[in-house]
Amino acid sequence: MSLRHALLGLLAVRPSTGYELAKEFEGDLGRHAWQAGHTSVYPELNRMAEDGLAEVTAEGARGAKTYTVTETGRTELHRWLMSPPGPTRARNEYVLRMFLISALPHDDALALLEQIAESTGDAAAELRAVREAHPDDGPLLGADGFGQLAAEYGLRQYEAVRDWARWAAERLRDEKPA
Amino acid sequence: MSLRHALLGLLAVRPSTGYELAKEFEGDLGRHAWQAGHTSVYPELNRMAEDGLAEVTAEGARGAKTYTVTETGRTELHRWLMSPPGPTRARNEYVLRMFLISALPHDDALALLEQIAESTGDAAAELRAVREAHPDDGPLLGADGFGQLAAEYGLRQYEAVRDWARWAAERLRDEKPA
DNA sequence: GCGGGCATGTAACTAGTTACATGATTTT
DNA sequence: AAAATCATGTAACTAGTTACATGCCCGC
Repeated sequence: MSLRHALLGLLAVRPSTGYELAKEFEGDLGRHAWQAGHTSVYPELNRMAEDGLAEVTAEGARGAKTYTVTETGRTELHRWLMSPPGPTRARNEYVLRMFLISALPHDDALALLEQIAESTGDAAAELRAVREAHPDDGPLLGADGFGQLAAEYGLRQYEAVRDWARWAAERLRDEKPA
Repeated sequence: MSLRHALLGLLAVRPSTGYELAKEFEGDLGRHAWQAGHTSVYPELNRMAEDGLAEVTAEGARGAKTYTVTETGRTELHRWLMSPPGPTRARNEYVLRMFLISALPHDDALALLEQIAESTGDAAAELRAVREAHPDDGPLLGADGFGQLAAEYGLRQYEAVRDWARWAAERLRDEKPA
């Protein structure tokens, strides 16, 4: 039930409507950490309100409901974050693809690794360029921090995958030299 | 429906029983890429056999059924791996925790980041030691390759997270110097 | 002969996705 | 006035988990 904690965390950073929360999952959050559509978000917010973790603190235009985390919710988020995670489960189709490369014949595997190195390298370069353009030293905590933490994580992630793919491609090239 | 492709990939590397396949998900595969219990694996294998992607090629002791990928299955795996992935979805509770750190108060966030840097650093050091001990230059493709690819990915992953946590901790220390 | 690991499965449940549905505001 | 975007929701379905259930084989 991590969706609940994801929403709790987002609300702890800043009160939001379900619509805004759902959009967060389209960025780095959804790409690297947790992903959910608005059809999961709205019912979960209702349940969280029932359970006293969040409450509706404003109603705006178009029936928009702004949720705010309650003290109970904040306590629960703190407890969850500070308690050691059990064996942690992951689902990442992209990583799965990388692992399965060893099931391919040599030439296909090599081509795929080179393609992975290139696309992750491009993604990393792009993110690095964006970061150089805004050397904003805003606070790492709160609303801005969330974005910075996530962006930096994404950048380092792409670089790690790029380097891994380069390593694997090089080993593969040595293995069967034409 | 990535479980199907995960199983297809594992079977393409080496014919296995459902039991063996289920165990694979307890290692690096389940930790970083895809995770499933035996109760998902057995029904899916049956469905894959029905769909002609795999077949039972041996029956051993204790009712063990060894599945082998068919030519159709191998073609499908190849098609899937070589076709560009759409926007890829990820679910990783550990990463989610990292992103939500910005919802914590300064001191808790710093303590947690330091703890993450330490535990991922330890994990990386351990994996690196194991690798130094076995500098096996076995082939990167096929059964061994799968393990090597996954192990190397895991190692680089832990190092990337360790470095990210160190970066974040350092920024946080500067932000509010006691 | 007994305990642990091998080996398979079903049933009930939970979480999340896709498709459908509606309507209000803002921008062009 | 139309299009885009904001904003919320329900229903049917799919995927995966937890709990339950069974039994065989091997080492001690």
